[in-house]
Amino acid sequence: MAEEKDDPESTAPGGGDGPVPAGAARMGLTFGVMTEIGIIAQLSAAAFDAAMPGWSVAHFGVVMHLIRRGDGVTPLELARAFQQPKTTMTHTLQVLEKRGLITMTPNPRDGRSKLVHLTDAGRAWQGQAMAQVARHQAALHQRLNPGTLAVLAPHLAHLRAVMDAMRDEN
Amino acid sequence: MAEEKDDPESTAPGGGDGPVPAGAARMGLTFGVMTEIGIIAQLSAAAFDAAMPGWSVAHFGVVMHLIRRGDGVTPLELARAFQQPKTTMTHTLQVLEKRGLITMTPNPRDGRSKLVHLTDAGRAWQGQAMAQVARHQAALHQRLNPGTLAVLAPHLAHLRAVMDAMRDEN
DNA sequence: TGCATAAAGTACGATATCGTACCATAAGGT
DNA sequence: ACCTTATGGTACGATATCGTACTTTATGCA
Repeated sequence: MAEEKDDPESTAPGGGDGPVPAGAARMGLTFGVMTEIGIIAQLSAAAFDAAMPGWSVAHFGVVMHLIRRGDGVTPLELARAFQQPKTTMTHTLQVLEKRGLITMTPNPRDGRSKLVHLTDAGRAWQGQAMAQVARHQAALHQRLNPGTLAVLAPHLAHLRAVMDAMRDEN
Repeated sequence: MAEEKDDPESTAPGGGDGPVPAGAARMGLTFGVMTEIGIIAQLSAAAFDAAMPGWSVAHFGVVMHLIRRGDGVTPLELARAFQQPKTTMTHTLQVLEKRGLITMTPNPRDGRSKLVHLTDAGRAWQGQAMAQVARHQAALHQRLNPGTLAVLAPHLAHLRAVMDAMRDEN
């Protein structure tokens, strides 16, 4: 998916828009936010692909998760962490296993399940990918107005949490 | 792509994080923001698919763009508006044309090019899709802390503009 | 005018995403 | 123990994404 781009209107966030918007204005606001989020996700994926050709943010996300949260999780846990269908995670893990970054072993606690572990090659790859991403992020941070990310982080977390909850409710 | 989910830590944005972060902290912040953005894009696409089965946000985005910015644009302009490769846009437009929402006619100003126009069916479809999306967005808005979207919008636009610029620089 | 180069669009192939159907195993009730 | 139902994972097929290569037409320059 991807989204559109409004008139170039500078690169600095303006002040507030006044009181709480309603009706069509609220609609446009929500649509605009989703629009920006879609394109930023697209740009982010493209940037990662440029920095690590042949690998995608899906690979990076899984490996990062294993590093940060620890090894030995099930494919389903990973799928849930990423809000992805389990079939998508199956495919991603098959690629990572084929390329030697992870191993999939039977889960001793559940005969239907498996456990995902990082290999040494996986940890090495994570180090390289991390370095590339950090380099890119430093350049990004340098160009952003200070505080942009600090402001975005909590509000995005909130938005994500609410959307998660709505999805669970069907 | 998709990303991970931190501990449920409530759904309300906390206060500021103090002064400007540096080094590893800044890295984690950037990664976290991209992480949230990835998953929100995913949730958004899934929600649209649930509301309009058989259609994707890519279709919706193009049709919305034609409604809001006007007809008679070229495929390349659309691709650029969405930051997508032109081959992806070609495919999306072929689907929309096959399903009767748009027409592609030769561009009288440029023999290599085409012009994309909405059909009546396209406008009708947009109305229905818009209604579904508005319904969903109203529910979302109701659950969000007031002001969340108003705060996010300008900062996301800024982030997107900076990333756009970095991409153009290669 | 003629020719080199650039640009718009598409065909094609590789890979990613994800829904449906399926198999294997668990879990819960009798 | 048996049987129903639920769950973890995968195979498969349909579609989406997007890079490479190509065709057609513009554009710039000699």
